[in-house]
Amino acid sequence: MSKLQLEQFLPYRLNRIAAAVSQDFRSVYGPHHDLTIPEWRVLATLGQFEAMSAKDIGRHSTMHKTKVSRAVRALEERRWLKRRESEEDRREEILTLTALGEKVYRDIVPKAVAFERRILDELGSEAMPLLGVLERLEHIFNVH
Amino acid sequence: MSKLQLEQFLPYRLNRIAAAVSQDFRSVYGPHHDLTIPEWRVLATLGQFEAMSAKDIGRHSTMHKTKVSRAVRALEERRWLKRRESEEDRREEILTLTALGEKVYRDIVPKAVAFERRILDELGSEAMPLLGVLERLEHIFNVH
DNA sequence: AATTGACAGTTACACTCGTGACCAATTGTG
DNA sequence: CACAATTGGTCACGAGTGTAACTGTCAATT
Repeated sequence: MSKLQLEQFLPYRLNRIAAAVSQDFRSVYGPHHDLTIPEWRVLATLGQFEAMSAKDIGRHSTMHKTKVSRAVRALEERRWLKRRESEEDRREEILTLTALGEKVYRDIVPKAVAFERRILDELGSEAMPLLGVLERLEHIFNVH
Repeated sequence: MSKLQLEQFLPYRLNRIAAAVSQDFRSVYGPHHDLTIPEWRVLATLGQFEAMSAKDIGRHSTMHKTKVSRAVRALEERRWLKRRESEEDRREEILTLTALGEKVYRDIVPKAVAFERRILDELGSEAMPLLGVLERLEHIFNVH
């Protein structure tokens, strides 16, 4: 009878690794600023692009619009971002980080970079192949 | 000001890819048998090991015990597995697939293998590096 | 100018998940 | 042998999520 070794199965391994990495990364920003992953993604996207609509944040960080909506509200309540009605389209709101939000962003980014750096260093010569294969996988599953 | 490109950030990319792969894999077993991921993992583990306790299923497939408990009940209600009280320890239950459950398992496994094969084929010469680097990552984050 | 359809964002609902409490059974310690 | 600590499994609860419905706005067609 043909069997399957779950622990060798690609989708399973990818999921488990991604979960472990995310969990570990949480220890980077968790202790200092209590953030969920959706909140972190919104913060990171706004830190990167300065001003953006919720719609565009969702597209760029691949999150459902309700997820974005909730994360935005949570960050707004913490005074980490503010909304401004768009001039040319009053349906959408332009979101930007507040001074406080930017402060948090500037605090987290170096830690995030260091976290990533540490992983790639531990991988050593396999770091490059990893980045290449991730790109290939993103292309195969058109995650872009 | 130092910024971070979220779309290039390792934890983010891993999560997105893992989600996309899982989503795609769902189309393998989804249409024929309506299964959640936890249910699939329980099914796969029991198919692989014949008889096992819920505890051991959780350890082998890295799932929280309540998640296992719920998946087991769902599969039991579908008559895909059955429970049997353990002789030597009456706290635990030995779980095994029913004939029906094994039939489903034998139906899904070849499709799962083909799914994985297709990905690795598309990766071509980068398939081997991927498998190597996954092992390294599992080791680094002691996912084992 | 009015109506229709599309669209940005929010909310209600059902469902899933992990935490912590719990029960019954087992193991360890005095 | 008794009693405390541990363990396998379930359940109640709160938090997070996607679907679908909804509000307000814009664009197209008439």
